[in-house]
Formats: sequence, structure tokens, C-alpha cells
Amino acid sequence: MKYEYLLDWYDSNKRTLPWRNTKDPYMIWLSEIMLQQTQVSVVIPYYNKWIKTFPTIEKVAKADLDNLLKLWEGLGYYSRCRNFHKASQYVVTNYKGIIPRDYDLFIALPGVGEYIASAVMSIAYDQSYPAIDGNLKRVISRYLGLRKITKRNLFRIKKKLNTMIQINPGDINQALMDIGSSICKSTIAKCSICPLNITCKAASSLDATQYPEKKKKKSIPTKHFISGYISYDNYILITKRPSTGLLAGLWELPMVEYRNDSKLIDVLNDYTTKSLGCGVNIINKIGVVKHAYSHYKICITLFKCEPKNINVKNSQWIHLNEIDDFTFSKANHKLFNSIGIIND
DNA sequence: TATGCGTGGAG
DNA sequence: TCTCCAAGCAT
Repeated sequence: MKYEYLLDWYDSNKRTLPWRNTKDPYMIWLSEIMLQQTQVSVVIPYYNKWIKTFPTIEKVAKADLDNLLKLWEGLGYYSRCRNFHKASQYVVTNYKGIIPRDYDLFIALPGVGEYIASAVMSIAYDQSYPAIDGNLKRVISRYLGLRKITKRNLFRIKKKLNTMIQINPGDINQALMDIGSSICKSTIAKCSICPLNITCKAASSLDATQYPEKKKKKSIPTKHFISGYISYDNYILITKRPSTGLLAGLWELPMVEYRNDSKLIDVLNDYTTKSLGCGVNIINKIGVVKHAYSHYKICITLFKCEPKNINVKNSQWIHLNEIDDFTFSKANHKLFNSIGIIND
């Protein structure tokens, strides 16, 4: 077979990863969800913790979303977790807990796109679908000498891959992913040790990393927030974010965006009075926390406050001991650290 | 097709 | 510190 050398390379060079010890489609699916835009080394502990807690898809379907989000805390892109929960419930309800072998049925599930559908169908079920992630796009672009990722070139990449995955598609897909992550990286191409180097167009060029062209990144804006550490006795006030959008369903210290022309002191009292019902007296400034999301940065100024009254709406008083029971974003953990509350 | 969606590692 | 990058999907 023409591409058997890729399988040979994979056998002796593949990384040992927790989700490679199994053909269980649930585990492979979970790993693919977690690995979206996320480094392998970051995913491994989250994956192990999740599988230990939820060894089957039925357990996921039965779980409360808040408990799932707590396990996901810190991994980012939390809609992956919400979609996986929904999809698990759909599979348990409609497919008796058996993950569909049919590509069209599987890709119809929330959070499953072309890549994940192809990866699971090929790795777990040995079906010939090219799992075209960022690695394969880059590796095959270079192999074919393609400068740009256009629709037409993507078609060429898919066509080429279809000739490569006729036998053992799961291992071929993963071999190419491993080549992409260890040899044919975005900024470094170690062509001398690449099993594809004989026939690779980019390998015989001056600089393989010129393929394909990188998109220019747009600079991202900074938004300014004011936040309140509002407490009495050992209780603090937290709010739950909306169920859609950024950090959906996570908890946070009350915070509100302000404009440059607004009076900082008034903003927090207005917000807590109108939206939370308590209103605050500001005691002192605790500090400033900066954090970056993928599409904008935030700068949060945190004030220690006392509530004018403790009857609140759209928010909840929790004891300091209970903080670990709720899911907070990274920015909020930075706020906690600035206060001196150290938690995981 | 472009943008929203998080976080931590690496240079 | 700053910037780019890392197994994408939804809209």
C-alpha cells in the first residue's frame, strides 16, 4: 500500500496519550472536543479528571451542567462543555446511548463539526473520513505546495487525503496530526526527519514554513470594568452570567463596564442599586486586574465595598468556604488572588 | 466569509 | 510584557 510508511512511522513515533488507549467513541469524542484550540499538555489532566468522574456518556447526560462546568473550569471555550452535555443527552435519549456510526447523524449533534465528525468516525469506527484540523491543513498544504487556504485548495487537500486514508484511516489521520504537531509545525519545519520529505513540495523549497501564508492578526481593543468585592461577615456577593455569550453560566464578582467619561465611584453604586438591589458604599480600592480573551482585553478595577442592604436580586450571597463550589473564569480567580483569597 | 468564543505555553 | 499559537464550531 502506497502510504504504509506513514503507518510504520506512526507505530514507532506516536505519542502515548490517554485517549489513544481506547476505541471507545465517547472517550475519543471527548478528547477531540477538549483539544479544540487547546494544547495537548493542557488537556491531559482535564481529560483524566473527566473520565474518572464520568466514565460513560450516560453519566454525562445525567449530570448537572454546573457540575460539568466545574470540571471544565480553566479550560476555556465553555460552550464546548454545554454542547457536549446537550449532545450526550440527545444520544442517550434518541440512540440508547450509542454514538452514531453514521457521519450525518453524528455531525448533526451540537458542537460536532466536520473535523470532529471525521476524527471520531475514522478513529473509533475505522471509516474513511479525512480529519482535517489545523495540522492536516498545514501539512498537506506544504506537501502539495499550496500557498493559500482557499476553498479550491481545501478541496485539493481533501482529495489528496482521500487517497491516503483507504486503509486504517484513523491511524493515518493521527499520524498526520502527530507530524503536524512535532515536525511540521507552524513556525518550524524539521523536514530532514519528516517521513513525507521525499515528495513534499515545501520540503524542497527554500523555506517550508512559508506554506501556507499566515493571516494577519487584528489588534484587539481593551474594555474597562469596575468590580466590587461586596462582603459582610464572611459572605460575599456573586452573580451568574447569562446562559449565552462570553463565559456563559459562570459566576463572577459583580462588575460593570464603564466609559472613560464616567465617574468611577458612581458606576458601581448605580449598577448594584439598579441591577442587584443592594447598592454599596466603597471602602477602598483593592487593585487592578488585567486579562486577555481571544477577541478583547479587559482591565478590571476592584473595590472593597459594604452593601447598603443585604436584600439582593439577580445575585447570591455565598460563604467564603463555598467559593470552590462555583465555577469562575480566570479573570475572577485573578480578582480573588488580588483580595488574598487563594483557591484552586 | 468573518467574527465570537478562553486559556496557557512558547519564543 | 507582548504576540502568536494550539486536534474548531456556531452563527
